Amino acid sequence: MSRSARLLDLIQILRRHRQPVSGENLARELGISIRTLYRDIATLQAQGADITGEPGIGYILKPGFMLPPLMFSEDELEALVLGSRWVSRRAGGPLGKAAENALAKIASVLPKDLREQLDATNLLVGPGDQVIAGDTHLSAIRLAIRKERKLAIAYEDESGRSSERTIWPFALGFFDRARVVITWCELRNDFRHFRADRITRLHETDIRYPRRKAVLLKEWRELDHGKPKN
Amino acid sequence: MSRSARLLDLIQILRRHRQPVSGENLARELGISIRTLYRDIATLQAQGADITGEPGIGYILKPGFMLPPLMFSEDELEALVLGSRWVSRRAGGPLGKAAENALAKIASVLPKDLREQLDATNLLVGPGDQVIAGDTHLSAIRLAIRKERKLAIAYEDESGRSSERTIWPFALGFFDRARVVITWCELRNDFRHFRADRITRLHETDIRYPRRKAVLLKEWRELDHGKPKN
DNA sequence: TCCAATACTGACAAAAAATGGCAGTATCAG
DNA sequence: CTGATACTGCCATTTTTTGTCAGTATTGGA
Repeated sequence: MSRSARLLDLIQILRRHRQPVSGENLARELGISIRTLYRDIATLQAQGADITGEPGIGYILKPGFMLPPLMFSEDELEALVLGSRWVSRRAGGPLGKAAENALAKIASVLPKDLREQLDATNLLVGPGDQVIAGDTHLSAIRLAIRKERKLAIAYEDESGRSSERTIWPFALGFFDRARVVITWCELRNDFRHFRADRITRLHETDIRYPRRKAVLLKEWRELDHGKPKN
Repeated sequence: MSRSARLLDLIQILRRHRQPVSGENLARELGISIRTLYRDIATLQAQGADITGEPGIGYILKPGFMLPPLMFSEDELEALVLGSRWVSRRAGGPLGKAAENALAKIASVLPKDLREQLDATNLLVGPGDQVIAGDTHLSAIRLAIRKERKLAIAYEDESGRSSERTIWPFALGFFDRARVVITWCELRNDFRHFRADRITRLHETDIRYPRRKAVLLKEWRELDHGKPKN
Protein backbone atom coordinates (compact mmCIF):
# COMPACT_ATOMS: atom_id res chain seq x y z
CA MET A 1 0.00 0.00 0.00
CA SER A 2 1.29 3.42 -0.90
CA ARG A 3 2.12 5.82 1.84
CA SER A 4 -0.60 8.29 0.88
CA ALA A 5 -3.25 5.58 0.93
CA ARG A 6 -2.03 4.55 4.34
CA LEU A 7 -2.41 8.08 5.65
CA LEU A 8 -6.04 8.03 4.54
CA ASP A 9 -6.45 4.72 6.31
CA LEU A 10 -4.97 6.08 9.48
CA ILE A 11 -7.54 8.86 9.50
CA GLN A 12 -10.27 6.28 9.07
CA ILE A 13 -9.03 4.15 11.92
CA LEU A 14 -8.84 7.18 14.17
CA ARG A 15 -12.34 8.15 13.14
CA ARG A 16 -13.69 4.72 14.06
CA HIS A 17 -12.24 4.74 17.55
CA ARG A 18 -13.99 7.49 19.42
CA GLN A 19 -11.74 6.96 22.42
CA PRO A 20 -8.02 7.62 22.49
CA VAL A 21 -5.96 4.88 20.86
CA SER A 22 -2.33 4.17 21.64
CA GLY A 23 0.20 4.56 18.89
CA GLU A 24 1.16 0.94 19.34
CA ASN A 25 -2.37 -0.20 18.48
CA LEU A 26 -2.56 2.08 15.48
CA ALA A 27 0.76 0.79 14.21
CA ARG A 28 -0.37 -2.79 14.62
CA GLU A 29 -3.63 -2.14 12.78
CA LEU A 30 -1.75 -0.52 9.89
CA GLY A 31 0.96 -3.14 9.85
CA ILE A 32 3.77 -0.66 10.30
CA SER A 33 6.32 0.03 12.98
CA ILE A 34 5.59 2.50 15.70
CA ARG A 35 8.36 4.75 14.47
CA THR A 36 6.68 5.08 11.10
CA LEU A 37 3.40 5.72 12.82
CA TYR A 38 4.86 8.72 14.58
CA ARG A 39 6.07 10.00 11.25
CA ASP A 40 2.64 9.48 9.71
CA ILE A 41 0.91 11.30 12.54
CA ALA A 42 3.29 14.22 12.10
CA THR A 43 2.60 14.29 8.36
CA LEU A 44 -1.16 14.34 8.88
CA GLN A 45 -0.89 17.07 11.47
CA ALA A 46 1.17 19.08 9.02
CA GLN A 47 -1.66 18.66 6.52
CA GLY A 48 -4.15 20.12 8.95
CA ALA A 49 -5.60 17.03 10.60
CA ASP A 50 -6.72 17.76 14.11
CA ILE A 51 -4.97 14.88 15.87
CA THR A 52 -3.88 15.27 19.47
CA GLY A 53 -1.57 12.87 21.25
CA GLU A 54 -1.11 12.76 24.99
CA PRO A 55 1.54 10.72 26.78
CA GLY A 56 -0.05 7.92 28.79
CA ILE A 57 -3.34 8.30 26.88
CA GLY A 58 -3.03 7.92 23.12
CA TYR A 59 -4.26 9.68 20.01
CA ILE A 60 -7.63 11.14 19.22
CA LEU A 61 -8.98 12.86 16.10
CA LYS A 62 -11.53 15.65 16.09
CA PRO A 63 -14.42 14.62 13.82
CA GLY A 64 -13.60 15.51 10.26
CA PHE A 65 -12.81 14.22 6.82
CA MET A 66 -9.65 13.91 4.82
CA LEU A 67 -9.97 14.36 1.11
CA PRO A 68 -7.26 12.90 -1.10
CA PRO A 69 -5.92 15.00 -3.98
CA LEU A 70 -8.85 15.95 -6.13
CA MET A 71 -9.36 17.70 -9.44
CA PHE A 72 -12.23 20.10 -10.02
CA SER A 73 -13.26 21.72 -13.28
CA GLU A 74 -13.70 25.49 -13.45
CA ASP A 75 -17.46 25.12 -13.27
CA GLU A 76 -17.24 22.83 -10.30
CA LEU A 77 -15.05 25.20 -8.37
CA GLU A 78 -17.34 28.10 -9.18
CA ALA A 79 -20.28 26.07 -7.95
CA LEU A 80 -18.50 25.29 -4.68
CA VAL A 81 -17.56 28.93 -4.17
CA LEU A 82 -21.04 30.21 -4.96
CA GLY A 83 -22.64 27.63 -2.70
CA SER A 84 -20.32 28.39 0.18
CA ARG A 85 -20.98 32.08 -0.20
CA TRP A 86 -24.67 31.44 -0.04
CA VAL A 87 -24.28 29.37 3.13
CA SER A 88 -22.04 31.95 4.69
CA ARG A 89 -24.54 34.65 3.90
CA ARG A 90 -27.81 32.92 4.59
CA ALA A 91 -27.02 30.38 7.24
CA GLY A 92 -24.91 32.58 9.48
CA GLY A 93 -23.74 31.39 12.88
CA PRO A 94 -21.35 28.46 13.18
CA LEU A 95 -22.47 26.94 9.89
CA GLY A 96 -21.85 30.20 8.03
CA LYS A 97 -18.45 30.45 9.66
CA ALA A 98 -17.75 26.88 8.62
CA ALA A 99 -18.54 27.78 5.03
CA GLU A 100 -16.04 30.62 5.21
CA ASN A 101 -13.44 28.34 6.75
CA ALA A 102 -13.95 25.73 4.06
CA LEU A 103 -13.39 28.37 1.38
CA ALA A 104 -10.34 29.68 3.19
CA LYS A 105 -8.91 26.17 3.40
CA ILE A 106 -9.40 25.63 -0.29
CA ALA A 107 -7.91 29.03 -1.07
CA SER A 108 -4.90 28.41 1.13
CA VAL A 109 -3.77 25.38 -0.84
CA LEU A 110 -4.14 26.99 -4.26
CA PRO A 111 -1.29 28.81 -5.96
CA LYS A 112 -1.41 32.57 -5.63
CA ASP A 113 -2.96 33.40 -8.98
CA LEU A 114 -5.79 30.95 -8.44
CA ARG A 115 -6.38 32.25 -4.94
CA GLU A 116 -6.90 35.71 -6.33
CA GLN A 117 -9.19 34.36 -8.99
CA LEU A 118 -11.21 32.64 -6.31
CA ASP A 119 -11.49 35.82 -4.25
CA ALA A 120 -12.60 37.72 -7.30
CA THR A 121 -14.99 35.03 -8.38
CA ASN A 122 -17.74 36.71 -10.16
CA LEU A 123 -20.71 34.85 -8.81
CA LEU A 124 -22.35 36.81 -6.04
CA VAL A 125 -25.17 35.94 -3.73
CA GLY A 126 -27.87 38.54 -3.53
CA PRO A 127 -28.85 39.85 -0.12
CA GLY A 128 -32.34 38.38 -0.19
CA ASP A 129 -34.81 38.79 2.60
CA GLN A 130 -33.43 38.73 6.06
CA VAL A 131 -33.70 35.30 7.52
CA ILE A 132 -35.92 35.42 10.54
CA ALA A 133 -33.93 35.42 13.74
CA GLY A 134 -34.31 32.88 16.49
CA ASP A 135 -31.36 30.86 15.40
CA THR A 136 -29.94 30.47 18.84
CA HIS A 137 -31.06 26.87 18.74
CA LEU A 138 -29.73 26.00 15.31
CA SER A 139 -26.39 24.55 16.36
CA ALA A 140 -28.04 22.48 19.05
CA ILE A 141 -30.49 21.17 16.49
CA ARG A 142 -27.76 20.27 14.03
CA LEU A 143 -25.86 18.47 16.74
CA ALA A 144 -28.97 16.58 17.86
CA ILE A 145 -29.55 15.50 14.25
CA ARG A 146 -25.98 14.30 13.90
CA LYS A 147 -26.16 12.32 17.11
CA GLU A 148 -29.77 11.17 16.61
CA ARG A 149 -30.84 12.52 19.97
CA LYS A 150 -34.34 13.44 21.12
CA LEU A 151 -35.09 17.09 21.82
CA ALA A 152 -37.68 18.50 24.19
CA ILE A 153 -39.07 21.76 22.84
CA ALA A 154 -41.68 24.39 23.55
CA TYR A 155 -43.27 25.57 20.31
CA GLU A 156 -45.64 28.34 19.36
CA ASP A 157 -47.45 27.77 16.08
CA GLU A 158 -48.54 30.41 13.57
CA SER A 159 -51.83 31.02 15.34
CA GLY A 160 -50.09 31.55 18.67
CA ARG A 161 -50.91 28.23 20.32
CA SER A 162 -48.14 26.86 22.52
CA SER A 163 -47.24 23.24 23.02
CA GLU A 164 -44.51 21.13 24.56
CA ARG A 165 -43.20 18.23 22.54
CA THR A 166 -40.51 15.65 22.34
CA ILE A 167 -39.21 15.41 18.81
CA TRP A 168 -36.79 13.26 16.85
CA PRO A 169 -35.05 15.73 14.58
CA PHE A 170 -33.60 14.24 11.42
CA ALA A 171 -33.28 17.07 8.93
CA LEU A 172 -33.08 20.83 8.69
CA GLY A 173 -34.64 22.69 5.77
CA PHE A 174 -33.25 26.02 4.58
CA PHE A 175 -35.98 28.15 3.04
CA ASP A 176 -35.73 31.67 1.83
CA ARG A 177 -37.20 33.13 4.96
CA ALA A 178 -36.94 30.51 7.68
CA ARG A 179 -35.34 27.28 8.79
CA VAL A 180 -37.54 24.31 9.42
CA VAL A 181 -36.67 21.31 11.55
CA ILE A 182 -38.06 18.12 10.12
CA THR A 183 -38.88 15.60 12.83
CA TRP A 184 -40.88 12.74 14.10
CA CYS A 185 -43.15 14.17 16.79
CA GLU A 186 -43.90 11.93 19.77
CA LEU A 187 -46.99 13.99 20.65
CA ARG A 188 -48.65 13.47 17.26
CA ASN A 189 -46.95 10.17 16.53
CA ASP A 190 -46.26 11.39 13.01
CA PHE A 191 -43.85 13.52 10.98
CA ARG A 192 -44.04 17.20 11.85
CA HIS A 193 -42.14 20.35 10.84
CA PHE A 194 -41.20 23.16 13.15
CA ARG A 195 -39.92 26.56 12.20
CA ALA A 196 -36.72 27.15 14.13
CA ASP A 197 -37.66 30.69 15.03
CA ARG A 198 -40.91 29.56 16.67
CA ILE A 199 -39.17 27.18 19.06
CA THR A 200 -39.34 29.11 22.31
CA ARG A 201 -37.43 26.69 24.47
CA LEU A 202 -35.21 23.74 23.68
CA HIS A 203 -33.71 21.09 25.90
CA GLU A 204 -31.14 18.63 24.63
CA THR A 205 -31.63 15.15 26.00
CA ASP A 206 -29.14 12.32 26.04
CA ILE A 207 -31.71 9.87 24.79
CA ARG A 208 -31.02 8.42 21.40
CA TYR A 209 -34.17 8.04 19.35
CA PRO A 210 -34.93 4.50 18.32
CA ARG A 211 -34.68 4.79 14.54
CA ARG A 212 -31.95 5.80 12.10
CA LYS A 213 -32.18 9.33 10.75
CA ALA A 214 -31.43 8.11 7.21
CA VAL A 215 -34.46 5.81 7.38
CA LEU A 216 -36.69 8.55 8.78
CA LEU A 217 -35.54 10.87 6.02
CA LYS A 218 -36.26 8.27 3.39
CA GLU A 219 -39.77 7.60 4.70
CA TRP A 220 -40.47 11.30 4.99
CA ARG A 221 -39.36 11.84 1.41
CA GLU A 222 -41.72 9.18 0.18
CA LEU A 223 -44.68 10.99 1.68
CA ASP A 224 -46.63 13.25 -0.59
CA HIS A 225 -45.86 16.82 0.27
CA GLY A 226 -45.46 19.77 -1.99
CA LYS A 227 -44.14 21.96 0.74
CA PRO A 228 -43.56 21.15 4.39
CA LYS A 229 -46.31 22.39 6.62
CA ASN A 230 -45.92 23.49 10.19
CA MET B 1 11.07 18.12 -4.13
CA SER B 2 8.65 15.41 -3.16
CA ARG B 3 6.79 13.60 -5.84
CA SER B 4 3.39 14.89 -4.76
CA ALA B 5 4.60 18.48 -4.82
CA ARG B 6 5.95 17.89 -8.30
CA LEU B 7 2.60 16.63 -9.49
CA LEU B 8 1.00 19.86 -8.32
CA ASP B 9 3.70 21.75 -10.16
CA LEU B 10 3.07 19.83 -13.31
CA ILE B 11 -0.60 20.83 -13.20
CA GLN B 12 0.43 24.45 -12.78
CA ILE B 13 2.80 24.36 -15.71
CA LEU B 14 0.14 22.81 -17.90
CA ARG B 15 -2.32 25.45 -16.73
CA ARG B 16 0.07 28.25 -17.72
CA HIS B 17 0.59 27.00 -21.23
CA ARG B 18 -2.71 27.32 -23.00
CA GLN B 19 -1.30 25.61 -26.08
CA PRO B 20 -0.19 22.00 -26.19
CA VAL B 21 3.25 21.39 -24.70
CA SER B 22 5.51 18.52 -25.60
CA GLY B 23 6.44 16.05 -22.92
CA GLU B 24 10.07 16.88 -23.50
CA ASN B 25 9.51 20.50 -22.58
CA LEU B 26 7.51 19.60 -19.52
CA ALA B 27 10.21 17.21 -18.36
CA ARG B 28 12.87 19.87 -18.84
CA GLU B 29 10.86 22.44 -16.89
CA LEU B 30 10.39 20.00 -14.02
CA GLY B 31 13.96 18.78 -14.09
CA ILE B 32 13.03 15.15 -14.56
CA SER B 33 13.49 12.60 -17.30
CA ILE B 34 10.87 12.15 -19.93
CA ARG B 35 10.23 8.62 -18.71
CA THR B 36 9.25 9.94 -15.28
CA LEU B 37 7.12 12.58 -16.90
CA TYR B 38 5.05 9.92 -18.61
CA ARG B 39 4.59 8.24 -15.27
CA ASP B 40 3.55 11.51 -13.66
CA ILE B 41 1.03 12.24 -16.38
CA ALA B 42 -0.44 8.77 -15.91
CA THR B 43 -0.69 9.33 -12.16
CA LEU B 44 -2.49 12.64 -12.60
CA GLN B 45 -4.89 11.17 -15.12
CA ALA B 46 -5.62 8.38 -12.66
CA GLN B 47 -6.48 11.07 -10.11
CA GLY B 48 -9.00 12.59 -12.45
CA ALA B 49 -6.99 15.34 -14.13
CA ASP B 50 -8.29 16.06 -17.59
CA ILE B 51 -5.00 15.86 -19.47
CA THR B 52 -4.98 14.76 -23.06
CA GLY B 53 -1.87 13.84 -24.98
CA GLU B 54 -1.69 13.52 -28.72
CA PRO B 55 1.25 12.12 -30.66
CA GLY B 56 2.88 14.81 -32.71
CA ILE B 57 1.16 17.55 -30.70
CA GLY B 58 1.79 17.43 -26.98
CA TYR B 59 -0.19 17.67 -23.76
CA ILE B 60 -3.01 19.97 -22.86
CA LEU B 61 -5.06 20.33 -19.66
CA LYS B 62 -8.71 21.27 -19.56
CA PRO B 63 -9.08 24.27 -17.27
CA GLY B 64 -9.41 23.06 -13.71
CA PHE B 65 -7.86 22.96 -10.29
CA MET B 66 -6.02 20.29 -8.37
CA LEU B 67 -6.53 20.30 -4.64
CA PRO B 68 -3.89 18.56 -2.53
CA PRO B 69 -5.06 16.38 0.36
CA LEU B 70 -7.23 18.49 2.58
CA MET B 71 -8.94 18.07 5.92
CA PHE B 72 -12.42 19.43 6.56
CA SER B 73 -14.29 19.52 9.86
CA GLU B 74 -17.80 18.10 10.05
CA ASP B 75 -19.29 21.58 9.94
CA GLU B 76 -17.22 22.53 6.93
CA LEU B 77 -18.28 19.50 4.98
CA GLU B 78 -21.92 20.12 5.86
CA ALA B 79 -21.56 23.68 4.66
CA LEU B 80 -20.08 22.53 1.35
CA VAL B 81 -22.84 19.98 0.87
CA LEU B 82 -25.60 22.42 1.72
CA GLY B 83 -24.13 25.08 -0.53
CA SER B 84 -23.74 22.71 -3.44
CA ARG B 85 -27.29 21.53 -3.02
CA TRP B 86 -28.48 25.09 -3.14
CA VAL B 87 -26.54 25.75 -6.33
CA SER B 88 -27.76 22.56 -7.89
CA ARG B 89 -31.33 23.49 -7.03
CA ARG B 90 -31.35 27.20 -7.70
CA ALA B 91 -28.79 27.71 -10.39
CA GLY B 92 -29.79 24.83 -12.62
CA GLY B 93 -28.24 24.35 -16.04
CA PRO B 94 -24.54 23.64 -16.41
CA LEU B 95 -23.66 25.34 -13.13
CA GLY B 96 -26.19 23.25 -11.23
CA LYS B 97 -24.83 20.14 -12.89
CA ALA B 98 -21.34 21.22 -11.92
CA ALA B 99 -22.45 21.46 -8.31
CA GLU B 100 -23.76 17.92 -8.48
CA ASN B 101 -20.55 16.72 -10.08
CA ALA B 102 -18.46 18.40 -7.42
CA LEU B 103 -20.45 16.63 -4.72
CA ALA B 104 -20.19 13.35 -6.56
CA LYS B 105 -16.44 13.75 -6.84
CA ILE B 106 -16.11 14.40 -3.15
CA ALA B 107 -18.40 11.49 -2.35
CA SER B 108 -16.50 9.13 -4.60
CA VAL B 109 -13.26 9.53 -2.68
CA LEU B 110 -14.80 9.08 0.74
CA PRO B 111 -15.03 5.68 2.38
CA LYS B 112 -18.40 4.00 2.10
CA ASP B 113 -19.80 4.94 5.48
CA LEU B 114 -19.01 8.60 4.96
CA ARG B 115 -20.47 8.55 1.49
CA GLU B 116 -23.75 7.34 2.92
CA GLN B 117 -23.59 9.99 5.60
CA LEU B 118 -23.07 12.60 2.93
CA ASP B 119 -26.00 11.34 0.88
CA ALA B 120 -28.19 11.39 3.94
CA THR B 121 -26.94 14.75 5.04
CA ASN B 122 -29.68 16.34 6.88
CA LEU B 123 -29.47 19.87 5.58
CA LEU B 124 -32.01 20.41 2.84
CA VAL B 125 -32.64 23.34 0.58
CA GLY B 126 -36.23 24.45 0.43
CA PRO B 127 -37.87 24.74 -2.96
CA GLY B 128 -38.26 28.51 -2.79
CA ASP B 129 -39.85 30.52 -5.53
CA GLN B 130 -39.24 29.36 -9.03
CA VAL B 131 -36.37 31.21 -10.53
CA ILE B 132 -37.58 33.14 -13.50
CA ALA B 133 -36.72 31.40 -16.72
CA GLY B 134 -34.69 32.93 -19.51
CA ASP B 135 -31.49 31.28 -18.47
CA THR B 136 -30.54 30.22 -21.92
CA HIS B 137 -27.90 32.94 -21.88
CA LEU B 138 -26.43 32.17 -18.47
CA SER B 139 -23.60 29.92 -19.57
CA ALA B 140 -22.61 32.33 -22.28
CA ILE B 141 -22.57 35.13 -19.73
CA ARG B 142 -20.42 33.16 -17.30
CA LEU B 143 -18.01 32.35 -20.07
CA ALA B 144 -17.82 35.97 -21.19
CA ILE B 145 -17.07 36.99 -17.60
CA ARG B 146 -14.31 34.44 -17.31
CA LYS B 147 -12.76 35.53 -20.55
CA GLU B 148 -13.44 39.25 -20.05
CA ARG B 149 -15.21 39.53 -23.38
CA LYS B 150 -17.70 42.17 -24.48
CA LEU B 151 -21.29 41.12 -25.10
CA ALA B 152 -23.79 42.72 -27.43
CA ILE B 153 -27.30 42.39 -26.01
CA ALA B 154 -30.86 43.43 -26.64
CA TYR B 155 -32.60 44.29 -23.40
CA GLU B 156 -36.14 45.04 -22.38
CA ASP B 157 -36.44 46.88 -19.08
CA GLU B 158 -39.24 46.60 -16.52
CA SER B 159 -41.37 49.20 -18.27
CA GLY B 160 -41.10 47.41 -21.58
CA ARG B 161 -38.58 49.72 -23.28
CA SER B 162 -36.12 47.94 -25.51
CA SER B 163 -32.50 48.89 -26.10
CA GLU B 164 -29.37 47.49 -27.71
CA ARG B 165 -26.16 47.72 -25.75
CA THR B 166 -22.60 46.56 -25.60
CA ILE B 167 -21.69 45.54 -22.08
CA TRP B 168 -18.60 44.43 -20.19
CA PRO B 169 -19.91 41.74 -17.88
CA PHE B 170 -17.82 41.15 -14.75
CA ALA B 171 -20.12 39.51 -12.20
CA LEU B 172 -23.32 37.56 -11.90
CA GLY B 173 -25.63 38.02 -8.92
CA PHE B 174 -27.88 35.20 -7.70
CA PHE B 175 -31.01 36.61 -6.11
CA ASP B 176 -33.98 34.71 -4.86
CA ARG B 177 -36.03 35.32 -7.96
CA ALA B 178 -33.65 36.34 -10.71
CA ARG B 179 -30.07 36.47 -11.89
CA VAL B 180 -28.52 39.83 -12.53
CA VAL B 181 -25.52 40.49 -14.74
CA ILE B 182 -23.34 43.23 -13.35
CA THR B 183 -21.59 45.14 -16.10
CA TRP B 184 -20.05 48.26 -17.42
CA CYS B 185 -22.44 49.59 -20.06
CA GLU B 186 -20.89 51.31 -23.07
CA LEU B 187 -24.19 53.03 -23.90
CA ARG B 188 -24.47 54.77 -20.51
CA ASN B 189 -20.74 54.81 -19.83
CA ASP B 190 -21.40 53.65 -16.30
CA PHE B 191 -22.09 50.52 -14.24
CA ARG B 192 -25.43 48.93 -15.04
CA HIS B 193 -27.27 45.76 -14.00
CA PHE B 194 -29.34 43.60 -16.27
CA ARG B 195 -31.72 40.86 -15.27
CA ALA B 196 -30.73 37.78 -17.23
CA ASP B 197 -34.34 36.92 -18.05
CA ARG B 198 -34.91 40.32 -19.67
CA ILE B 199 -32.05 39.89 -22.12
CA THR B 200 -33.89 39.15 -25.33
CA ARG B 201 -30.88 38.61 -27.55
CA LEU B 202 -27.24 38.05 -26.84
CA HIS B 203 -24.26 37.99 -29.12
CA GLU B 204 -20.83 36.89 -27.93
CA THR B 205 -18.05 38.99 -29.36
CA ASP B 206 -14.38 38.13 -29.46
CA ILE B 207 -13.40 41.55 -28.25
CA ARG B 208 -11.73 41.65 -24.89
CA TYR B 209 -12.84 44.60 -22.83
CA PRO B 210 -10.06 46.96 -21.84
CA ARG B 211 -10.11 46.58 -18.06
CA ARG B 212 -9.65 43.70 -15.62
CA LYS B 213 -12.84 42.24 -14.18
CA ALA B 214 -11.33 42.16 -10.70
CA VAL B 215 -10.74 45.91 -10.87
CA LEU B 216 -14.24 46.58 -12.20
CA LEU B 217 -15.68 44.46 -9.40
CA LYS B 218 -13.68 46.33 -6.81
CA GLU B 219 -14.78 49.74 -8.09
CA TRP B 220 -18.37 48.59 -8.31
CA ARG B 221 -18.26 47.35 -4.73
CA GLU B 222 -17.01 50.69 -3.53
CA LEU B 223 -20.04 52.43 -4.97
CA ASP B 224 -22.92 53.08 -2.65
CA HIS B 225 -25.70 50.69 -3.46
CA GLY B 226 -28.05 48.92 -1.17
CA LYS B 227 -29.42 46.70 -3.86
CA PRO B 228 -28.52 46.58 -7.53
CA LYS B 229 -30.99 48.42 -9.71
CA ASN B 230 -31.82 47.65 -13.28
C1' DT C 1 8.08 8.40 45.32
C1' DC C 2 8.44 5.25 41.84
C1' DC C 3 6.45 2.64 38.04
C1' DA C 4 3.98 1.72 33.93
C1' DA C 5 2.17 3.55 29.90
C1' DT C 6 2.57 6.38 26.52
C1' DA C 7 4.29 10.27 23.30
C1' DC C 8 8.14 11.67 20.81
C1' DT C 9 13.24 12.28 18.67
C1' DG C 10 17.73 11.17 16.41
C1' DA C 11 20.71 7.99 13.98
C1' DC C 12 21.42 4.67 10.70
C1' DA C 13 21.02 0.42 8.02
C1' DA C 14 17.63 -2.22 5.31
C1' DA C 15 13.71 -2.34 2.27
C1' DA C 16 10.87 -0.29 -1.04
C1' DA C 17 9.72 3.10 -4.35
C1' DA C 18 10.90 6.40 -7.70
C1' DT C 19 13.82 7.56 -11.36
C1' DG C 20 16.55 7.62 -15.68
C1' DG C 21 18.25 5.45 -19.75
C1' DC C 22 17.43 2.70 -23.45
C1' DA C 23 15.15 0.22 -26.98
C1' DG C 24 11.27 -0.11 -29.16
C1' DT C 25 6.10 0.63 -30.98
C1' DA C 26 2.18 3.68 -32.29
C1' DT C 27 -0.04 7.68 -34.25
C1' DC C 28 -0.57 11.79 -36.69
C1' DA C 29 0.25 15.78 -39.92
C1' DG C 30 2.26 17.20 -43.88
C1' DC D 1 7.62 8.67 -46.40
C1' DT D 2 9.43 11.55 -42.58
C1' DG D 3 9.59 14.04 -38.34
C1' DA D 4 7.54 14.88 -34.12
C1' DT D 5 5.59 13.17 -30.53
C1' DA D 6 3.04 9.90 -27.21
C1' DC D 7 3.62 5.77 -24.80
C1' DT D 8 5.49 0.94 -22.86
C1' DG D 9 8.65 -2.59 -20.83
C1' DC D 10 12.95 -3.56 -18.70
C1' DC D 11 16.38 -2.91 -15.39
C1' DA D 12 20.22 -0.64 -12.95
C1' DT D 13 20.71 3.43 -10.03
C1' DT D 14 19.13 6.85 -6.84
C1' DT D 15 16.04 8.47 -3.45
C1' DT D 16 12.63 7.81 -0.11
C1' DT D 17 10.50 5.20 3.25
C1' DT D 18 10.74 2.14 6.84
C1' DG D 19 12.24 -0.49 10.99
C1' DT D 20 15.30 -0.95 14.88
C1' DC D 21 17.41 0.77 18.64
C1' DA D 22 18.59 3.86 22.14
C1' DG D 23 17.14 7.45 24.24
C1' DT D 24 14.09 11.60 26.71
C1' DA D 25 9.62 13.54 28.42
C1' DT D 26 5.04 13.54 30.51
C1' DT D 27 1.28 11.74 33.00
C1' DG D 28 -1.64 9.00 36.15
C1' DG D 29 -1.84 5.79 39.56
C1' DA D 30 0.17 2.40 43.07
